[in-house]
Amino acid sequence: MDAAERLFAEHGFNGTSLRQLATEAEVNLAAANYHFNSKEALYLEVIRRRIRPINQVRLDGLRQAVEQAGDAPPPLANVIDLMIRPFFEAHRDPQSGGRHIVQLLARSMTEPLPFTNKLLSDEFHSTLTRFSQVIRRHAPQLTPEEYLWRLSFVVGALQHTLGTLHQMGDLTRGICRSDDYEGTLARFVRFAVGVFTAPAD
Amino acid sequence: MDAAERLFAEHGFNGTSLRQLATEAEVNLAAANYHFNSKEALYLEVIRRRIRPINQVRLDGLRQAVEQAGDAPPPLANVIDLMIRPFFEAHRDPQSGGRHIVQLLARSMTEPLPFTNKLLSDEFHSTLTRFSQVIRRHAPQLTPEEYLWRLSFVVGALQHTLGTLHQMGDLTRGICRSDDYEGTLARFVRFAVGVFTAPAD
DNA sequence: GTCTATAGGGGGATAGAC
DNA sequence: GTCTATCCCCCTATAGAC
Repeated sequence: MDAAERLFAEHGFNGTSLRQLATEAEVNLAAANYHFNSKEALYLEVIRRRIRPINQVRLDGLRQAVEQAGDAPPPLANVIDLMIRPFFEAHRDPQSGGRHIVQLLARSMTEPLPFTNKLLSDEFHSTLTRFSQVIRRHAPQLTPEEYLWRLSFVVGALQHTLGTLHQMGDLTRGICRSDDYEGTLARFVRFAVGVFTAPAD
Repeated sequence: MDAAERLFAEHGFNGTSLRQLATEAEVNLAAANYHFNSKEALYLEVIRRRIRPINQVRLDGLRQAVEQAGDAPPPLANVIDLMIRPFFEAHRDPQSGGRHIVQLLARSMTEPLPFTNKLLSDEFHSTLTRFSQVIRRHAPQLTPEEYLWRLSFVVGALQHTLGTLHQMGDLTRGICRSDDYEGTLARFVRFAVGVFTAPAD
């Protein structure tokens, strides 16, 4: 599974063969097929294994913040932080998948594979909806349409940031640091807060 | 080439075979290989054919705006508009590649294929540098690091927006319209201007 | 330049022994 | 459950006739 995570993240679904994978993991090809039934099922399982706990943490954090805040919505910066922090934590921690799972999630959002649609919308759409309900309370000036466009901009920025985080050091000749998780997180939170609180026009 | 553009955009490089492609285009497989030498070369050619004119328009527009503005930098909203409008124009016009080339470009930024690196950095990096020089004059409050992070956020938002534009109607149950090019463009410009002009902290 | 035919190498999945 | 061996498919690329 760890090997699959890495190879799928680096080369994509179609760019990775079960043979490479079995070699890398030092397991037998037939055994792998026996356990996972098919390449598609393995791919889905690799994603599922990580996405579930991450979204659980996100939703629990949000629920807790909403309860603590009583009638008012929790501060927007907190909400954004709760929404994105688990991805950065996963990126930092190899035991949670490290950069590979984050890259793979970012990739699976961009790369439209027919069999991932259901999993991704089941796992992400409901989470995004919950967060949207809270964020919306901080952005009453926006029409639903304008809100959804801005949400799409923020999601795109997040996906791109997570997918390229490990290269930012090289891409900027050291100006941006790939290992400054708290700094990047804080920058992103300020960015997203700014986007949602900007005037409707 | 048109068939290749569509298939590569929808299924990626590894997900598209020269056979599908030859069938779709109603040409002979061997003939296609004769003209393009290899699948990689074809892929690069498909991208190159569109990226060159698009970046030419972007750079010409910028140059002209800079000349007209004299000593002052051209207004930030204009600069952003010049930077992104050509992509929306291409999306609208099937003769310029339509949504397929835009999807393919968005995809090629996410999907790291070893042989596209040189082309993409040659074509995009220099363009991005020119625009950055002008945008930077409107964002003197930002450190180089903060500027590059925000640029990365905006690029990610653009890439995601372009890649999913054709689905926005469905994804939002009709609230956002995929065919409202001027509206989306205007929203994105306001978004990006807001990001670059927001306080440093 | 364009075709048919095929070389030569993977690919995913499975049968059947252990 | 785990292995070896193999089926059968599709792939890219090319040779060689026209």
